[in-house]
Amino acid sequence: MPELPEVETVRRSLEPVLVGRRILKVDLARPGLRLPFPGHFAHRLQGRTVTALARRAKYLIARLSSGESWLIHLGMTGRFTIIAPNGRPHGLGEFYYETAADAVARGPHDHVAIDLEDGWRLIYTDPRRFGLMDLIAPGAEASHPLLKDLGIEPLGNEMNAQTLAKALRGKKAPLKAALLDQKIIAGLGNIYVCEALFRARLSPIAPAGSLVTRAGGPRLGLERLVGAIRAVLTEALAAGGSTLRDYAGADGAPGRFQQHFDVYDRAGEACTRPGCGGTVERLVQAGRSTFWCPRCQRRGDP
DNA sequence: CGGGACTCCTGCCAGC
DNA sequence: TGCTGGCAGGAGTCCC
Repeated sequence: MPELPEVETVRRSLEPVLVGRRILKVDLARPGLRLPFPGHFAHRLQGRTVTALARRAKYLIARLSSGESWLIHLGMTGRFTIIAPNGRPHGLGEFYYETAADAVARGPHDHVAIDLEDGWRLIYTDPRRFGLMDLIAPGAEASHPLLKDLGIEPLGNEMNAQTLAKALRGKKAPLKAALLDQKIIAGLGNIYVCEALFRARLSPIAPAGSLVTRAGGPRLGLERLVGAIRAVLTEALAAGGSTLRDYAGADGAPGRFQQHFDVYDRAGEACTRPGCGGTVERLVQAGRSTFWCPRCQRRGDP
């Protein structure tokens, strides 16, 4: 599920439940996820109140009354389920649990259960366990190894053609790979990179540096790319993200943006660009699928 | 150093 | 029907 729009959707779902509430009990079903849980993890969460729930790139950061920050990454398959005090899942759509009693009988991939004040409960589920959780000492967020090298926040003020030109200048890596690199832009994943490249009519195999002029400024294609990234993320966010194989929001409501994909997972289908007449193709780059229309996605300026 | 391959893990689905 | 291989929204680590 989770690229930036999905993580932000989860953040918005969790925020009203989590923020301002005390964590009463944390139950871990295993020693860790992709990384081991930090020492005394449950103990350091219990009794603390969540004062804010922020997002940086694809990370959720829950700030705690102890001054520590609870860092969460959903990996490929991580998700939260919110269980309301009456035992029923909160929100709309389909749910993993029907009652609080079911929630106690946890599934094999429910790794963390969090009991909050007022009878609210969160379950973290992650079949592939590519997610992670950590605790960050007070004041140490900026120097955390997983956060310190993150690049531009793609919906933030820094996201402009000038800044990106500086980051891409001289890069020989394919544009697709550069946009997936979280040290350059932090928050894009495979879906939204494919969709943004399509909208900007840029080739995923062009060298990233080819979008930068000799003098170091952005070519027109890079200007288009900045707009395309902002637009596709904004639209995806408004649709509650994309849901492919599981549930999107922690309130159980699936995202709807997958209905608007132009290229992702559409290999063999007709290009949606009016008058193009091309066909969407699948290509493997660095072990990951790229979906694109070779007919209308070309390198260059304009 | 930059860039690509490999790795972690489980589930699902197309194809035989 | 049942097995197998390939593929999946991520990203750190290794090696050239």
